Amino acid sequence: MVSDTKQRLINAAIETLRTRGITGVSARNVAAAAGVNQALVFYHFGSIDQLLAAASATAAARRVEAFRERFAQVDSLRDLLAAGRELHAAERETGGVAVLAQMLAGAQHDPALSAAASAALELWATEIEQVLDRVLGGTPLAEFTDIPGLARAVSAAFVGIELYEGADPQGAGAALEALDRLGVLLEVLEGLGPVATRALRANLRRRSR
Amino acid sequence: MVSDTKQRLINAAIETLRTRGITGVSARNVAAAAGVNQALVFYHFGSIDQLLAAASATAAARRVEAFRERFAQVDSLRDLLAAGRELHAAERETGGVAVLAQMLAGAQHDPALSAAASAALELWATEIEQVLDRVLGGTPLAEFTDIPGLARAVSAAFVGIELYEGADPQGAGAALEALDRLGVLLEVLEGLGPVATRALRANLRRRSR
DNA sequence: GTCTATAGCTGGATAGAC
DNA sequence: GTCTATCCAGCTATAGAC
Repeated sequence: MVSDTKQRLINAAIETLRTRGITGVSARNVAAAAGVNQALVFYHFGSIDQLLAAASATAAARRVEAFRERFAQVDSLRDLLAAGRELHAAERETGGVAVLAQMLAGAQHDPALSAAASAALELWATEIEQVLDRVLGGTPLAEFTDIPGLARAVSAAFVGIELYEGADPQGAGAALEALDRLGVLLEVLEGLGPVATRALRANLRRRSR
Repeated sequence: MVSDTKQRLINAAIETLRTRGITGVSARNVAAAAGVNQALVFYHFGSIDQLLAAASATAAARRVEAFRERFAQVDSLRDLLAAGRELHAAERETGGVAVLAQMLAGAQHDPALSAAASAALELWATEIEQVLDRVLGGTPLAEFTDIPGLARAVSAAFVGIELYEGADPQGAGAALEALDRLGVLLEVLEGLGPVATRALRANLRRRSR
């Protein structure tokens, strides 16, 4: 079991990434947020980077876990979009994606953070991949899309919108609205009858070579 | 006209954001990259934040300008996707989007950076908006999508993928591949005959209420 | 406009008492 | 495991010579 102080430091690191960003993270800041001494960061984790790595993993695991049930209920692309909006709203409170975004920014030039950030993103991506697998199974889209790649594209886009939200909430809101409207189109594609589906499939097959 | 040193500092700030990220930016680092004295940052800009704001605006304007011609040639959604991939490849060299991503990360908890970052993103978004306007005009999609919002969603997603690339090139590559394959589907939608278009339009209209 | 010098602070990291 | 104390590097920002 992880010691209490170690856990407190991880929680404090998550909180600091969330409220002050990657530029606001320091051993002193995090330790103060945890209510413990600054030297304990190095005793327990060896370096700030390693603490951040642990924090990133914990934050991602928690948030994915919290949304697993909702994801399991998704039964259409449009509902996946709806789940995405719920997730976005929830994340504005809890900040799991904000932590990931800050980690990704720091990871661009820091190999230690890079491994941690991509692992956290992978956690989200595999979750979404399962949903896409289930939802797209049997539709004409399944054969013409790369579901694992698509899941990763969706995850990355989600992070981008989260960052956008922090800089320009109005613009990000417009972006989300637009995606919602796009959902109607997805619904139509999903609801095509068998004749139309066959025609679409043939059309797709012809064009994809 | 902007003085030579001021311009050098702006270029050096862009370069530093690009190669060392937001956490690697300091008056000393930037001044060293510019080959000038550290005190000149404060003489010319007053603070690091204001230098970064200027750098962000310059970088975005430059890159948008460099791609304006290519954007003007885009005549289909699929070609927009292709242009996006070319832009992505070019940006890996020049790093304009990387600068934007780092600014956005820093902007989350810094109002001064926030204004600059959202202005830069807006520059990209309005450019993409024009392309979408031109390309979607007349298609059934035009009435059922919010083009300004969609342009902002695309911009945000682009930033997300750029960050992804820096942390996990392989995963980001898979994401881009998947979007490419999705392009085939867009091509089909664009290439629908008049009968199918009318049917789709009716279907969309019915479902959108 | 540009430099040196420096004040004053915050940072990571370690040594050593308890 | 946790603390105090400390080293030293790096930081922003300013004062003042040139």
